[in-house]
Amino acid sequence: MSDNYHHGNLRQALIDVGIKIINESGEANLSLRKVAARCKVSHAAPYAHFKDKDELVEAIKASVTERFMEELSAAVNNSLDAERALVDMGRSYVSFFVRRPDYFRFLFGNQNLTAHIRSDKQYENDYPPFVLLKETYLKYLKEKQLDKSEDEQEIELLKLWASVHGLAAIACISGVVTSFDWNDKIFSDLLIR
Amino acid sequence: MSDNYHHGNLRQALIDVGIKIINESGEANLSLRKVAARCKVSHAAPYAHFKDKDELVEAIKASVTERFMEELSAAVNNSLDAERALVDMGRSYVSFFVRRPDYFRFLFGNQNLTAHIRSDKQYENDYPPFVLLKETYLKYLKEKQLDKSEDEQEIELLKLWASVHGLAAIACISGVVTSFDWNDKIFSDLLIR
DNA sequence: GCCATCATCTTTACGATGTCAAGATGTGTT
DNA sequence: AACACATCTTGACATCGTAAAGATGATGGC
Repeated sequence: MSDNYHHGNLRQALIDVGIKIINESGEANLSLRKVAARCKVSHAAPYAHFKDKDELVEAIKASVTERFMEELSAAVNNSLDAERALVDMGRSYVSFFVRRPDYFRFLFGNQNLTAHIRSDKQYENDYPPFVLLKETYLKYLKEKQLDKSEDEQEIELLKLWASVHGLAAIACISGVVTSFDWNDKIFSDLLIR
Repeated sequence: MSDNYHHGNLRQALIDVGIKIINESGEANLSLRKVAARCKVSHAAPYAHFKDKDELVEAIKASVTERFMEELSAAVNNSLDAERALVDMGRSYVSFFVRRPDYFRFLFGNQNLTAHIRSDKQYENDYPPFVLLKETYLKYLKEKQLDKSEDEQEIELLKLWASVHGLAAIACISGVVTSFDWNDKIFSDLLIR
C-alpha cells in the first residue's frame, strides 16, 4: 500500500525529501543515498523511478519551479493593472530568490544544462516563468496602447528578463541584498521606462 | 627544482591543470585526484597547498576571473570615449560567457558562496569586474557632465550590472544566444538610455 | 483460485572521490 | 653537519553513484 511503498508514492516522496535536504543543508548534501535513507528505502530503490541522479535532480528542479511559479502567478493576479503586474512580478521574482538563494544556485547553477528550461531554444513556450512574463508584458502593451514590432517586443522582453534575473543573480551571488528595502525605488524604474 | 616540484610551482600547476580539465570536460570532471595525477603527483599532494578542494576551486575561479578581467580591460581601453567604453565593456562581458558558458556556471553556479567575490558586502571594492564597471561609469558621467546623487549612482550601477550579468546568465542558461548578432541592436539601448 | 509477468525494492559489489594520519624526502638555516 | 620545516607519498576510511542479480509484491489472463 502507500504505507510501505511498493506501488506507493515513492517517486514523489523522493522529490519531497530532496527538497527538504536542500532546505536544511544545501545542494552539496543532496545524495541519492541520503534521499533513499530518509524515505526508509534501500539506496538503489530510486533507480526504479529515475535512471540517474540527474533525473531526480531535474524532477526536484521542476518541483521548485512550480513553487516559484505559484508566487509569480499570485503577484501578477493580485495586481490591479498590467503595469503594476509587470513590476510586481519582477519584485516577486527577485524576492523569491533573495529569500532562498540556495534555490537560485540549485536551479540555475548546475553544469547539466538545466534541462528543465530549454527544449532546444523553445524556452519561449516552455519555461513557465518566461511565458508568464511574456503574457504580462503583452497585456501591458495593450493596456498602454503601445504598438511595437515583433523585434522590438523580443528585445524588450529579453531586457526585462535579463534585468530581473540579473538582479536576482547578483543578490544571490554577491550577498548584496539581504533586506529588500531598495526594491521599491528600483523596480518601477528598472522595468518601466 | 622546478622540474620535479618540491619547492617548485606545484600550486600554480594545479590551478592551470584545473582550468584545462574544465575546458576539456567541464567542472563535473574536476577532481582533486585527477588534477594531482595530471601533475604527476600523489593524490594527497595538493593538501600541502590547499586545505580543501574548495580552496583549489576558489583559486581556479580567481584565475579565470583574471582572464575575464583582461578581456574587459582591453574592451574598455580600446574605446575612444567613456560612453563607447561602457557599451563595449557590456558587450565584452556577455561575449566572454557566451563563448564559454561553462565558465559562467563555474564562476557563479557553485554552492559555496563564491568567496572570490564577496568579502562581506565589500564587493564594490573587491570584485574587479565591478570596480572596472564603476570606474567606467563614473568617467561616463563626467564625460557627459551628468550630475547624480550617490544613491542614484548606486542604483544605476546596480541596474547596469544586473542587465549585463542577467543577459550573460540567460544566454548561458537557456542556450538562447549562440551567435552574437543581436548585441549591436540591444547593447547601447540596454546600457545607455 | 492459480500462475505468469512485470514493476518495485533489496542485497551485494565495484570504482571514484575527498580527506586524514603517518611517514618519507628534499630545502633552507644556523 | 644537524635541525626545522615545507613538501610529497603511502595507506586507509567513509561516502558516493551505479550496475547486476535476486527477492517481493501487485496485476491480469486463464
